[in-house]
Amino acid sequence: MKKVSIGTIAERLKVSKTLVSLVLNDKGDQFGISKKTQEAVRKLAEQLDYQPSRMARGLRTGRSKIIGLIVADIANPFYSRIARSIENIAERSGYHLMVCSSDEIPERELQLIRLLKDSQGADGIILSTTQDSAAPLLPLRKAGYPLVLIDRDLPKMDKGCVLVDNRKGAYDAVSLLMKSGQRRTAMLTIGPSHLSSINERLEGYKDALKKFSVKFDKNLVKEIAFERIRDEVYQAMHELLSPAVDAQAIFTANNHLAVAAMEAVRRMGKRIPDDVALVSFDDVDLFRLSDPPVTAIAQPMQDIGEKAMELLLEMIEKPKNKAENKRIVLPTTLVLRESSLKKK
Amino acid sequence: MKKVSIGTIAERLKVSKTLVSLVLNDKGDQFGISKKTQEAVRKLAEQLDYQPSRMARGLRTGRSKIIGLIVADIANPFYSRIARSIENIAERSGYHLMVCSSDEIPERELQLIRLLKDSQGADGIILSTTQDSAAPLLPLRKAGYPLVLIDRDLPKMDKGCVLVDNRKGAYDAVSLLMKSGQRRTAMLTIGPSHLSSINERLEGYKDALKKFSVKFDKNLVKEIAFERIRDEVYQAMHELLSPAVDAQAIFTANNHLAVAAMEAVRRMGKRIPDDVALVSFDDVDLFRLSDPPVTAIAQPMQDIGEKAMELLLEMIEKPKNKAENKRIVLPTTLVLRESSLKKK
DNA sequence: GTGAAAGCGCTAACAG
DNA sequence: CTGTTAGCGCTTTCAC
Repeated sequence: MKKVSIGTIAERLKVSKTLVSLVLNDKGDQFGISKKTQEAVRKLAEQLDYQPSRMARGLRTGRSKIIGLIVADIANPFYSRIARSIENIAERSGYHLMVCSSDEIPERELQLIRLLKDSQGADGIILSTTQDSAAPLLPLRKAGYPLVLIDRDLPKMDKGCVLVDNRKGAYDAVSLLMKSGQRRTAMLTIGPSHLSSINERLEGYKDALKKFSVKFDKNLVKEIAFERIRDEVYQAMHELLSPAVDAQAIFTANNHLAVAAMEAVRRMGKRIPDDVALVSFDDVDLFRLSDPPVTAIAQPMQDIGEKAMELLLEMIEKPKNKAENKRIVLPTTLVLRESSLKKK
Repeated sequence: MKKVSIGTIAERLKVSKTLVSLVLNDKGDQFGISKKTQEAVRKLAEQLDYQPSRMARGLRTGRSKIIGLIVADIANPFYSRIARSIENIAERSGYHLMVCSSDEIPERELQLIRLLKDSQGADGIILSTTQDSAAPLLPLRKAGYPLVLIDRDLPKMDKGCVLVDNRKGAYDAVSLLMKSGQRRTAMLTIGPSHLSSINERLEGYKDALKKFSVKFDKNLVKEIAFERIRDEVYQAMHELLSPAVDAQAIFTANNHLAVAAMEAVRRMGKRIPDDVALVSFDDVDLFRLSDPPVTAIAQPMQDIGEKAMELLLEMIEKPKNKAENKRIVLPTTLVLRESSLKKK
């Protein structure tokens, strides 16, 4: 069971490696190689189950057909769903996915980029960045390296991004609560954070307040450290539901916060939505079946992956054509369930 | 911004490429290269942010430092959690993960294996197989190619697997229900299926029956086609809860079935656990917060990934040492929640 | 119509 | 202590 290479085929057929290469790359006709020879080559290749070595080819052509995906954590269903849809699109064009988790560590992310780009020779990277500035990424852009940002925006990276309208999504969520009379709507968010996604959601919250002429009350906004969500949310909910603050509804900036909030409310012996209503950003399976089902702002995960991969493919395949280097902002969807409806 | 290679460094330092290669691979001392030269090389490499080309290196050495992971669907949280823990272990030894979804299509799986092994030159593969026989995989084994099976077993593949004790897990689940008096416990499973994991769970169900001297009643076991879970489960639940069958409890072979069962029960206007108790294989986040929280058999996803990667590393790094080619069976954990407790 | 030869970046055997 | 050389498998001129 030795490796079957282009040479193996050439030898057996008493032709040159060049010819085999040409035929197998569908350049046979172009170079006017006889049908008969072509047929023979193809047949033998099939028979020997020949697979071209990507390494050798890559070394020669400078293209690896590998694309890198860097996210905070691939175990997060949000990212793994995106990964899957990227894979689907990538496959069609013969690309393969190399997946890495940055664990929200900026230096690690940069290290991974270098690894993927220089070491593995990835033809492009899709990145949910954890940087707080575009600076470390700009050189890549300048060099024309195919890079698509997803999920999280960065100032000065106006092109090559696939994002979601976080601000509008949050606005919708909070407006819903306001409309049904919950003027004292609190927000649970991650902080301190430089993440665009998180910050835009806060803006959306404020937009809704403005729309309904409700004054911003900083006691109603709680920033939670993402490493200690459970404890801090419990603490925060205690304060929010105390008579002093008396929040009527909660908007959580992501699904983890919502889960923690629900657990906290339960532990406090209160009920959603009667004691406090809840709407969360991110829609996850859990929200359909939880007690109560949670009203949520759904992100189009499949679309994000597909659009990102399509954009990356354009960048990879079109030569330096900056024209197509666009910025895509996808809409969110409000999924109405019971957690937002006070029975009154 | 051109590529910086070993040659760039050699040129600038007026030394040979060999020397640079040696130093950068920590073979400097071994070959007695002067500290001074070594220092200079390292410094320049650092300065130029030199990253060795894996393709070139791989071509030369025959090792890519890539490991392939093939699962049914990387968007499935069960698999993405495993992927993450594989990544953690792989990283320590400088390996990278290439992830592929087979979509439960056996031929696709084989195609992916060929791609990863021959084309990408992956040093090894971790596979949750969808084959119904070991035959297509045996040649790989024979050839000594590092391959670790996870999650799903295959007859004749007694080594190089990391599995979970499905039979015992199912036995525990059903015993729990029996103990609390639910002799008429039904099972919802996927079928027809050749998957070892699924079949072993059915065996575990039967074991529990035997233990409690309950006769097997085939009306209580429903095989669901996995592409049409929702509809078929609804239909099945209808039958199971009809007076004619009158199931008191349900054991579902995976989390998808449990979710569908809960939805069905809800649609039928009945309640878990009072009208029917429920225990599911697989523990997912959802079960903690669902209405009611679901008693489940948890699989050690992190362990599976870690053990699989460790085993694979052994296979890759130890030369043909078949001695260490083991079979690992991990225990499941019963997570007791409310869905299994009839208030009576 | 077809083949020879060079070279992608790296490592390893062999010389000095 | 350091350099020369060959070659991994492939693509791509250029030559016949």
